[in-house]
Amino acid sequence: MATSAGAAALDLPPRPIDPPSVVQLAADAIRSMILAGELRPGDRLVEERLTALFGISRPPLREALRLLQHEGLVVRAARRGAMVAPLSEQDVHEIVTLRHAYERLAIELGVPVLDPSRLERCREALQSMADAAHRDDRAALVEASFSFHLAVVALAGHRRLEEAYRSLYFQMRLCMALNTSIRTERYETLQDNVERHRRLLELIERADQEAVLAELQSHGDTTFLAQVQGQTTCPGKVG
Amino acid sequence: MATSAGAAALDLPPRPIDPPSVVQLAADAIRSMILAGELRPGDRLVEERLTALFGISRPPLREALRLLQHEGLVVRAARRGAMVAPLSEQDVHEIVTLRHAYERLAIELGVPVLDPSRLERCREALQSMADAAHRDDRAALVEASFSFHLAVVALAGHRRLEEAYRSLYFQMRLCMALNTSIRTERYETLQDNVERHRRLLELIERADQEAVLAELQSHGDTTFLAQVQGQTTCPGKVG
DNA sequence: TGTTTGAATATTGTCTACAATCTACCATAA
DNA sequence: TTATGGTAGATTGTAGACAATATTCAAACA
Repeated sequence: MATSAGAAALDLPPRPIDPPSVVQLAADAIRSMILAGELRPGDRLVEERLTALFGISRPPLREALRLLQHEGLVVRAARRGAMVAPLSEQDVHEIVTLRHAYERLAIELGVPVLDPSRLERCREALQSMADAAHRDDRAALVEASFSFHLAVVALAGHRRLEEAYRSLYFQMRLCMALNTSIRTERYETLQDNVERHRRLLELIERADQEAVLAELQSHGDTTFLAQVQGQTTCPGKVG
Repeated sequence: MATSAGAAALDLPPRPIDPPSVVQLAADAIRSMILAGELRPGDRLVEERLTALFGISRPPLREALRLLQHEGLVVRAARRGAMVAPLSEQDVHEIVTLRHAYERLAIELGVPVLDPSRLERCREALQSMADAAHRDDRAALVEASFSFHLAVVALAGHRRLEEAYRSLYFQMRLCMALNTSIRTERYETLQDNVERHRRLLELIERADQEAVLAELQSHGDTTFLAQVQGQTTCPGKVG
């Protein structure tokens, strides 16, 4: 491994090697299973079974479960084990309202944009979205939309906000993962979805904070709330 | 332990016994040490030393450190250990802006108050504050003020918001724990502090959301921001 | 038939021990 | 003097084992 002195001698930027821990890998694997619908809200997450599945020991698996608990994807009860977090209407309400508060704060602090590299990151994410829509690849569009929203929140340069938003977004994706029935109804084309996000980015580029906030107000919530029909699932909005 | 059937036979409400885990106790102990100033930002938290100090094994101690990491009081780097979270101006800025966003959301969702028991909880906390001020007990006032603010946020009946606010509040208390120098300057008397909170509660009771938001806007932030002077510490505002 | 008790099984919580990695220090070579 | 290599000690990461607790089921009792 090159030391920083070595990197300076080579005139290269540091490129730290950062092998993921078993804890991180296990958490990532479980999160993927949850978001892919392999594990559903209420499903038990039995430590012994997961350790057998992943071929790891229990202490790091327990740490992974705590990570996921912190992200809101898993609930644990002392001495009774863990399960995938259930989703009630109240949960959906909380997720949506909190998401809105985070986005609002991000725009209040981040628009006008102080650092052009942050804006560039939004543009790259939008381009990824456009590419995915062009390929008619919905899954890639979901991923790129996630990146776009993270990049918008990152405009504020507020690490705590970004971390909180990221955890919350996983919970939103869990809502979306449950909507296989509604998923088949297309509320908008992939292209329209991209254009909606492009409009948001244009307002950000214009540094029109009020307009951005207004656009975010209608970006999902109003249409979302109209779709809350006593279901415990979250209707599909890609972004 | 009485089962729920047993409780029904005795006509008593359930009274679950819930022994704290070693993980919880260790996290509580470390948090207390941090908030009491025994551990300062940047101090290393060496697992082997903490296990010796507490007389517990390392895996649950590691789980405790992860809990504290999620609360923002501790930072960990893979394979390099943990330390008490450093506090820069940026950290202070993040804590304050995020706190404001949480409080704002709580008031937007929680005022007018839908559940009178939530309001009663605010009143009890304010009474505890008044009692503490009467006894000239600043430490108790800090605790009661914490309870008051949690109770205000709890008006919204939004569990995610409460949990997020609680973690953030520990970080604010870490800021305050550093202000021993400024602590000796009394920006207001304890009585004035209580009155300030009483005024906030009165506005809440009047269900005047706009007024509450305006009062919160001036509750700490404006005076706080005037005190940011290139210090990496957070000036003292009890509440 | 409904309730209680006891035993077996499943699972969680924590401990001990080993492996891997990092840091500090010293000796040697350029 | 600076850079490199090697070693020892400190610390973190994880595996495996034991203890404690919860759940389930069957038998006994009212």
